[in-house]
Amino acid sequence: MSIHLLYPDGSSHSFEDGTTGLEVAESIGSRLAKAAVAVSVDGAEYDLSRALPSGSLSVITDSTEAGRHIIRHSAAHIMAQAVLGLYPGSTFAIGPAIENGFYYDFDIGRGFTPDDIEAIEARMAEIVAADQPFERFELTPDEALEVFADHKFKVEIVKSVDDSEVDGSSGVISAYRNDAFVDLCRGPHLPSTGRLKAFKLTRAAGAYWRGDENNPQLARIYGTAWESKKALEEYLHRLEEAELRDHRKLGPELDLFSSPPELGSGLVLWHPKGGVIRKIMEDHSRRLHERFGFDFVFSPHLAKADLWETSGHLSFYAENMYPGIEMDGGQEYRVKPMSCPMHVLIYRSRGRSYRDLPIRLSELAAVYRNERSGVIHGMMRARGFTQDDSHTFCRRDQVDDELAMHLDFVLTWLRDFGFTEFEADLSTQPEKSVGDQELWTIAERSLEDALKLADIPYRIAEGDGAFYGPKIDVHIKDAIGRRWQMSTIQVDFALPENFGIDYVDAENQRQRPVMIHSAKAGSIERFFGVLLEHYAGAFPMWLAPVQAEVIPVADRHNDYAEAVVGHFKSMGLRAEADLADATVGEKIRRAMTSKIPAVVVVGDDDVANGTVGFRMRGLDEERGVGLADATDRLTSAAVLPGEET
RNA sequence: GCCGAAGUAGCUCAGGGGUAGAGCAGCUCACUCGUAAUGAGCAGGUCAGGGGUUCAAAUCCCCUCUUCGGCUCCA
Repeated sequence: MSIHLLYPDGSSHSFEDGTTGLEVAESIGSRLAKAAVAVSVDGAEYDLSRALPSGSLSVITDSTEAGRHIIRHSAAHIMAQAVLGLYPGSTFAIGPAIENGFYYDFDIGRGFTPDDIEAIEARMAEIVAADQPFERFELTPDEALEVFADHKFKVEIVKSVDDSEVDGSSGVISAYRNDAFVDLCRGPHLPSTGRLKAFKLTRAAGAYWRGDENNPQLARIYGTAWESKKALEEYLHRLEEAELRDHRKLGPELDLFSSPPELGSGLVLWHPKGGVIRKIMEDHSRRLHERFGFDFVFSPHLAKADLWETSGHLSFYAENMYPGIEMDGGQEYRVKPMSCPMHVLIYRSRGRSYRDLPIRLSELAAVYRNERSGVIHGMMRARGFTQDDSHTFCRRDQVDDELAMHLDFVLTWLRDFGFTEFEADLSTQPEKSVGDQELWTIAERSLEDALKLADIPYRIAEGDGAFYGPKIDVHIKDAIGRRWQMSTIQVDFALPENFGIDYVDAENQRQRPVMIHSAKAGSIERFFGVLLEHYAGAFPMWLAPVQAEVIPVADRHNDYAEAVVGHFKSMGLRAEADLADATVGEKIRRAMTSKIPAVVVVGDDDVANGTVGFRMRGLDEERGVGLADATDRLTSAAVLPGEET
């Protein structure tokens, strides 16, 4: 008996039956065997110590995402082993590898303190030093129930595995043992605990069993693990970098916005410099909306509760809405969390003909949502924010073109702000939904066609759509590789129905229009927060609140500096002079740390010759640049996206 | 909301039952300077708020508020 393995290079190799992954890796090369943490055959992962079946082989090494996943999973086991050993009577729930790390949920009858974390880390180091082998074995569900009889969460897990069979191994549950510690696990694992080279526990937190608030709360410990000390340090360094970009830190530092406690949680104040950027963003939004054929509307912050009843918001969204306000002797009003019902009322304000469609209504609307106190996060998750909300009403035969146009619009918007990498989710019909089947089919196909046309990567989130229609969510990748959900395009079959809106077709028949919700930025506040982090505060010229700082070398150059500023301003640039009593070095430093893109220094030579010292972000300093030349360079660097000639 | 951590000057932080500290920022004065911090002086605080213990609380205890991290990622 022998097995046949197909290598990634296309070559085929035979081994004796019972050959393990490690032996195969060693036969290929000792460096590979050293870096290997597991192997996969036909996509199924195997421990290095397991006998392999025939199939197409790849060796999983420690510095790949798959390899790190295994390292982290093993780290989670070692942490659980440490915790169970340190706290008698404690029990454990689940402990998966996650992006950049791992966690494990425990019940030790209390939360973990920083001292606990330190003790656990120390115990883990001992377990790693002992280099205990991870040993895989299989159990029947009944055996597993017996082994884990004292651990109620594991019992629940065993029972759920029994019900809904995973990975086809019918009725068999795998587990791993190292020393006296045993845990359920699909695997694979590192060959032994000694292979865990670099780990760090990062924080303790509470988490509900199965993520449900109604379940008991467990104590979770997060950690991170890497293939080497160096990789761990690089990761910790990246975390620090991300912290430096935090918009909640940069915003107040650069005097863009603040969120003082006196104002209220989840609410923000835009300062003048942030206000400039916001105005530019909104101007750009309006410019693009006009170009893509939208009309602007405005609606109030409040409406009768009845309106939200009709729209369905009070049945489906009431939790996120502020409580009612009583007016006019008992009449209840609600603050708006969205603008759609109001835009529907505008549509319904007169009879509509098929010739009128599509009608595209757009608004930059202040909306208020009652986010739970724990989820508020600076500008990214606020209770009061500005939604760039639009609603398109169209005929069924227009859905295709409209969706393609909306996606084109969204991508244009995102590209204009400097984002280049996109990923989309197409969320399709859930089990419970409204609207007729034909419409769902048309809309889902149209959305997918639009994605193909736009040529951006997407995945289909089967059944993840809203009950009222399918949608596309567009995610961007920022400068340090983080994914953010930004824009959304949603088809809505429910609202036109709820409000009974219609139009008259060519045969004089009343027809129901299809409605498309879309948000390009989503929330202006959130979009701004993402931009701020993406650029780490160093906005490109067209967005920078101050585009050029003019610095006089000495007091006698102040008048000339102001004249230069006046000239820049007359050419539409945002410039200011720094006339403070400080040295040139100090003023330049101030301009740099304020992330002003252009620094213009003027001294005796410049006054005499009508020139400036000129330096733009990322470029070398130049002396004696003519004022007209400097102005040209600035204005061409500051040109708005889409306005380049 | 729940679990954990934190709250001292505008910012970053030290102090830890006995008169409230530093650096930066600010103000004043001197310096007038050519590409990332000139020097000196001054001012700045109900130590988040409230209650308690104590001769004495920023410090110890309790409550509240706010901020931060986490609460989908299925053995």
